[in-house]
Amino acid sequence: MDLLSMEKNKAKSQSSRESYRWFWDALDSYLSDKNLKQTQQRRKLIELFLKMNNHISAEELHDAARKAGHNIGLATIYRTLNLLSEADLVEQKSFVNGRHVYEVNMPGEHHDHLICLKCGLVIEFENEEIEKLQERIATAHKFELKAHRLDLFGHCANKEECDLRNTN
Amino acid sequence: MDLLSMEKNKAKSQSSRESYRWFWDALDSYLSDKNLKQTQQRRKLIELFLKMNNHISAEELHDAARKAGHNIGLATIYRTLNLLSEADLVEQKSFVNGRHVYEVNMPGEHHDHLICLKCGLVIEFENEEIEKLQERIATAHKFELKAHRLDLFGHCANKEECDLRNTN
DNA sequence: GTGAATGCAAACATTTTGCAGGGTG
DNA sequence: CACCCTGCAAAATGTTTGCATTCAC
Repeated sequence: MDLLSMEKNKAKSQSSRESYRWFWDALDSYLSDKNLKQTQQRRKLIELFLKMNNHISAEELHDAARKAGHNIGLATIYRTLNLLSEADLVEQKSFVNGRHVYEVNMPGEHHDHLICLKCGLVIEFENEEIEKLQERIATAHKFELKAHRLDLFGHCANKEECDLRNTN
Repeated sequence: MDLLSMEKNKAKSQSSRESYRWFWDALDSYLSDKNLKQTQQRRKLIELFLKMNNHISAEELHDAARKAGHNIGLATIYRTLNLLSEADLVEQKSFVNGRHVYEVNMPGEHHDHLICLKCGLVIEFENEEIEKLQERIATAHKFELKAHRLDLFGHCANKEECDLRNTN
């Protein structure tokens, strides 16, 4: 009954460079489909975005770009993220506030979240049983299920790190 | 295996006047605890809010107040909704866009949603099995679970009504 | 070269805040 | 009568849009 081991470990696969091949490929075909262009800024932004942890806001990506020495307008950040969103390559979420955060949309994978209310720590998890139940509930209501969002809010265990993050 | 009948029917209990006694009581004690005051505007707004269906935005409540003949500033709407939010009497959510919607926070009850992507129809449901699984997942990650949000997105069955609502 | 992409600034939408006046306990 | 609450307007926040210029194909 070890739930933890039932969840796939995505962190590893996401950190290697090659694992995002599918992302760049999908982007390429989306761009040529729509007669859109590859640009320096887009490539740089997406590289940065993929290197950062998930749940990035436009502002964070903007800062990251500036720190990497690129002078890219905030408008371009939004336009790029919206593009990726329309291409179904990232997902736009709003956890709290009016702030949108974006995350890579791995096809066929789901992104449920455990979120610490004190420090904002986000842990991803996946649970097949819950997925199945969701399908059953949708069917019972004659809904054709397209997507879902499951966020669990609580307090994480690690007091020190939690307090640390909280001071930001 | 009839999931529908496993869910409590809240619509009925919410529509009767008396059923919100607990809400007003909780509000009273919150206000006196914090040395806050009862005012005409607050009472009116809350009465309206409780009479309306759930998932109300500040703007919608503002309109409702205007239509009821009250001249209440939008700032007061926000301040009231935030007050109720801090008192844990309503829950602030953001389904889409940057728009917050609010719903009554029935103590001990959960508000999961089935949302039609085409027409915006919202159906509430409750499922004990999912609740239990959530608790287990949180525990496995050493989280103390405080709240959750589960939204299922899909397409509803009723084509005509769906198209109708969609034109708004 | 044509049309899309960029940066900037202005526009926009939603929510918060400052302030003077009015109401509640 | 102290202090909270209100309405209004201004500010703050997050996101989008218009426009002239630059860049990709």
